[in-house]
Amino acid sequence: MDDDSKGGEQPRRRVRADAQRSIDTLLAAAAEVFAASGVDAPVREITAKAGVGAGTLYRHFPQRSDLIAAVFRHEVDACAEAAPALSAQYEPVEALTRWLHRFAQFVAAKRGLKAALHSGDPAYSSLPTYFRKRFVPVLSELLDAATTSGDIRSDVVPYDLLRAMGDIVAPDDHGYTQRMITLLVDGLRYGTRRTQPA
Amino acid sequence: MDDDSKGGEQPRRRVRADAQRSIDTLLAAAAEVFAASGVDAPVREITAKAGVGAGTLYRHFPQRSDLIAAVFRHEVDACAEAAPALSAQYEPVEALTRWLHRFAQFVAAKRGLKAALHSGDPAYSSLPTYFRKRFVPVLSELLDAATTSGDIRSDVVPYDLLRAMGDIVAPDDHGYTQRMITLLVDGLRYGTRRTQPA
DNA sequence: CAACAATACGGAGCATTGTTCCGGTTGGCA
DNA sequence: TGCCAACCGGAACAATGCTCCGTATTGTTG
Repeated sequence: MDDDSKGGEQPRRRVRADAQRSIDTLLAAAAEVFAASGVDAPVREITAKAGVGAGTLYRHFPQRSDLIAAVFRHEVDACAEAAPALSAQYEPVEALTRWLHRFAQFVAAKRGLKAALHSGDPAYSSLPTYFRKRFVPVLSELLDAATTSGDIRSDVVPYDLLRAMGDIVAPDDHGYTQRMITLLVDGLRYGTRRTQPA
Repeated sequence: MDDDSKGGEQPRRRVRADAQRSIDTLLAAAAEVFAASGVDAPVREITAKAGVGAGTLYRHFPQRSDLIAAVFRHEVDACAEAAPALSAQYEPVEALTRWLHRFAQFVAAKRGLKAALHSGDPAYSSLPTYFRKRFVPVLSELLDAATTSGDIRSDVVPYDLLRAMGDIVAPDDHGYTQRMITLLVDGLRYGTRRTQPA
């Protein structure tokens, strides 16, 4: 849209080193606090944990929603980027399973953000799309690999699996989540030529 | 569970007339404010509209969530109780259609509460159950009547229809909502012996 | 009908939290 | 090295949830 923004994602002026430090620290602190106390946690709690002043926070994230959205994107990215490494290191189904566990961890951490995302606030309207755009390809890749190798069936819609995960994850009961993931993956295996449980 | 609660729903002591007035006024005011500004609307806005003091509100609804839950239940009840009258007055499909419109109105009003309901706050955990327990029988009755008279098909799960409604309703676009309800009902009609659109 | 005890009422006041503002400091560049 | 824009911390302000208590209303009893 802007005719001078052809180049890239970097803002016009380079961010100063100390500013970047503050941003990183804040993002990390906010992620922790949000996960622990939800998005309504006091701002002071975040600034305290980050060891910065309130002014610093508001300089970089003028609206509270800016911080929330940034944390969300940051965690989505981190989770999505974990996939390739798993694919490279493990065989398809194992990689898929491990990534699902990683994703469960993401969902659990995102619990505090959940309320905000569904609030209808236009500031967050782009996040579900981001979530989908980012995760569907990743999961598709993992599923495809496992399908190609003949380990799982091929009629599963990636987004359905993501939603199912969202419903399954119980932040307070790690064991339950683990068991359900196992169950899901076993379900995926059903009907392949290698149907062979213990 | 409690051995002394066999009797009924009335609290042990009768509420005074002025107290009941305050409660009703507050409920009405809160419903309006929540619908307009969401559940995070300032408490003062509600007390102002109701013409009562803050103390009065907190006397009857010690926690903010108590007020929210009360409003929710109140509106659920109102909507559910509208069904019998419609059934008595109109033929099955017409009654069903009219009630769906009524339900759409409820969902639109509940928009402000939506965020709270999905927040995971234990104070609201019982509300979805209440929603379901109250609405599923009502809708089942309406559907059964229309099925018996042969106007609609019989393979529709009431709760699915409720969910679909929740997704369809666009508080800002009344026309759209209306059209979608029509479409849904037409869909229900499909495959009956009276398949006969205009 | 009158007086009284229980209950409810209003709204000022306190505590908490979001947000702004500004004097001092730091980082990057000439 | 020296300069200036950018950044930092945190005090101060504003908005809001919630409590407290003196006053008013209700329902009952004699």
